[in-house]
Parts: sequence; C-alpha cells; structure tokens
Amino acid sequence: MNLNVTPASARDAVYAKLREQILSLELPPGAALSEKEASLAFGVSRTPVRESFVRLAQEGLVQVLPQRGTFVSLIDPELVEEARFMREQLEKAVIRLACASFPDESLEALETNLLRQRESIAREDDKRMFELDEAFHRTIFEGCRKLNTWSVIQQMNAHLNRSRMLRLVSDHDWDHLYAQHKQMAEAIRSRDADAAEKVMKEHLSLNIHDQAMLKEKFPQYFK
Amino acid sequence: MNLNVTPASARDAVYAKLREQILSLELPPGAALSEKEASLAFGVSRTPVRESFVRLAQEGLVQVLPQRGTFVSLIDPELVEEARFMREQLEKAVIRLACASFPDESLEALETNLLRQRESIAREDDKRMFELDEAFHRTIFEGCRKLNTWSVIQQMNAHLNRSRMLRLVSDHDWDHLYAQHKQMAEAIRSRDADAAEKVMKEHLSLNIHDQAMLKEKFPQYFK
DNA sequence: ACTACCACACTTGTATGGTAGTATGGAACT
DNA sequence: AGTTCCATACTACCATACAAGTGTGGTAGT
Repeated sequence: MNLNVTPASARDAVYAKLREQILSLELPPGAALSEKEASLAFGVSRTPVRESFVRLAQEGLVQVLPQRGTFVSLIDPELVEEARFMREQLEKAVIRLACASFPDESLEALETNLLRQRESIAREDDKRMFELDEAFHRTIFEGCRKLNTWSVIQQMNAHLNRSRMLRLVSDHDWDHLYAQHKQMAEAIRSRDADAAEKVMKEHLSLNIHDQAMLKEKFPQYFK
Repeated sequence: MNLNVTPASARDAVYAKLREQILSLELPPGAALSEKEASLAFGVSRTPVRESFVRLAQEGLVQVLPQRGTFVSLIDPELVEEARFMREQLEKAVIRLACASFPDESLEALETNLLRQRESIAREDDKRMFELDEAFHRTIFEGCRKLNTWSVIQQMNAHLNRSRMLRLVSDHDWDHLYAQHKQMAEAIRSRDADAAEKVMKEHLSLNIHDQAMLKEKFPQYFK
C-alpha cells in the first residue's frame, strides 16, 4: 500500500513550485533557469521540467530562447498596466451585476470575510490578509456565476502581483482597503450599482506613478 | 544548403495545426487524440506532440486524462457566454478610450479597412471578411496601445469562435456588421464615446438564445 | 598587440524506450 | 445465463540518449 500520495504529476508539481517562486520574486526577473539545473533541483528528469517551462512561457512568466537559455521574464510595465486595466473593467462590470442580483449566501460570505479581515488586520497577519482580499473578490464573481472570468483575472494578476511584491509589504494600507471592501458589500446589499462601480474603480487604480518609481529603484527587473 | 526552411520548431508547428483543426471543428469536440497517432500523422516524435498538448490543455482546448487519453474539449456554454461577456466589457472600455484619443493613422487604417470590407462583401468572400473583421477590432486596440488586451481577447475568442463555427457561414449578416463597424469609426472620429459604446455593445451581444438552439442541434458537442 | 579561428562547454530541441495506470473483451466459474 | 477475473492492448508519464545551435576562452597565426 502506497501512502506516499503523489499529489499530482511531477509536471504539475514543478510548474506550481516554479510559478510560486517567480511570483514571490524568489526567482527574480531576468534570472537564468535551465532545464538541467531545475531537473536536478526537483529530482526529476528534464521532461516534466520542460513541460512546465512550456506552460510558464505561455503565461509570459518565462522566456525561452532556443539553444540559449530560459529566463524569468522581465516585468513589462505596459503589460502590468494593461492587466490592471482589464481587471478594473471586468470587476466594475461584475460588481454592477452583483448589484442587480446576488444570492444571499454569497452576501453572507462577504460579511463573514469582512469580519475575518478585521481580525487579520488587528493581528497584522499580512499573508492571511492577502488571502482574504483575494477570497473577497472571488466571492463576488462566484455570486454572479462568473468564475471563468475570475480565472482569467487570476492569470493576469500574476504580472500585477509581481510588481506589487516589489513594494514593501508594510506599504499596504490595509485599513483603507478594508474600508473599500466594506463599502462594496454595502453597495451590493443596497443595490447601488453606481456607488459600487465607483468604489471598485478606486480600489483597483494603482497610479502609474508607482510603476515609474519602482522601475527607477529596480531597473534590472524591468523591460 | 537546406532550403526546407523549418518555419518554427516542430512543437509550434504541431500546436498551430492542431489549434486550427480544433477551431475549425475539423477535430470536433469530444474527438479522441493520442500522442502516438498525432506523432505519426505529423511525422515527428511524441515529444513535440506532448508539449503542444500541454499548451492546448492550458488554453482549455483539449482535456488530458492521465493514462486514459486526450480529448478535444466539449464546448462549455458557460465559458462561451463569459468569453462574450469579457470581450464586451473590454471592447466597450477600449472604444471609449479611442473616443478620447486616437492617432490619425489608426483612424485611416479603419477607413481603409472599411473599404475593403465593402469589397469583400460584394465578392461574398467570407474568409476575407472574417480577417477584416478581426483586423478592424485589432486596429482599435492598437490605436489605444492596448495590444496585450487584444491578445487576451484572442485567446478567449477560441471558445467563442468554435461556437460560432457551428452556425452556417451564410448565417452571417455581413451587411449589418459592416454598418456597425462604420458607425464605430464615425463615433471615434466625432469622439462620441456614448454612441461608440452603445454600438459596440450591440455588436458583441450574441443572444444566449442561439447558444441553446445550437446545443439542441449538436448535443454531442456540448458539455 | 591584435585578429581569426576553432574546440569545448553550455543551452534547448527531438527521438525513443520503459513504466504504470486504465479500459475492454473473452475465458472460466457460479 | 450471468458474473468474476485476468490477459491484453491501449493510454499518458517519465527518463534518457542524441542532435543541433550558441557563446566563450584559448590558441595559433599575422
């Protein structure tokens, strides 16, 4: 009997691990990867490593140069801004839908989430707060039966988050974000689509100014 | 000297060909693929075939069941509707941007494209008309410097187009679409964002009714 | 000192063999 | 006749060997 459960294929495991390391900047933009090196590190052959590279390349997280090497993609400011743009448009549209029709259990889920957010802020648990933030937005999509849309946003977030990660975590004004989340839930409950859209727009509008600053501070990470 | 230019890697070639066959329904939803079979058909080894399967799976065009087989994904009505939804939101937002600021050369490109559309309609050249339709929308994104957004839409279009393909080509009311395109160009020129958004919304609103009808007509192709 | 060249140590791309899990059809048994 | 079991022929997964392109450092020649 084999209790050493293999959670998934080697390919998926390598893919997930590399993705995480890239998004956390543990593998910084521009870093050289290599099929052989990675295969040794993960204790698998080159085949599953290669296949995970293919996936990462399709997401734009790595760049494969034939016969030369594979590198973690530099952060492309244009791509980051467009990812933010797309997310803003989609989230605005969905929260409007939520104001038109939203199941009670999803609204309850939002309220519960808000309570937990307050706890996490009090405990200064940034990691947990990240998760709750994501779950909050996800719940809105779920209530509108737009989970496929949420997946697309998640993919685009890869590029956004890598840029966000450069700012110190303490930079996050959780109180402000919490207040906005609370306003969103309120707007959905009172079916005020205009107010909801307005809050969401502000919530998702990182100013481009920050981008330029980051690019000056970490020039080697940007395209 | 080797004049048999390999336009790209075997992997890319296989990927492109399979994708085309899936989108054209030459490989219908539910069809069984197999690494071995495909490798024989393309005259390459299983490796590049496998890697193209990985890419197709990530796009949701095929489904890989370990140790069982690889199948062309069934059309998921929810996914199709969400793809349409996302495209509508993004295109509405972008055409509003175009009304605020749009380079002259892009506007000229739209006008030229419109002329060609009229020609193609007259010649009843459906394939050409498809291309011009796509180019028209692409030009709008290009003028707004939102080409990454366009790429995302292109990916989602895969699912939309497969559904569209089921309708007979003659179903397309090119005259109507042409008229809408013309109105869009007009609105951009006169910077009338509200009018532009309105036309775009109608332009991209396939009614869900069609979906249900198609699902009844081709039940084996749907999830 | 400088330049042209080439061997070599890398890289990714492709081919192939073996492994393990799954579905199926037929044989043996009830 | 109906059911269970197993051989077999698939499948995708992974490891490995080889092919082919690229960059670099050293060397020979000028």
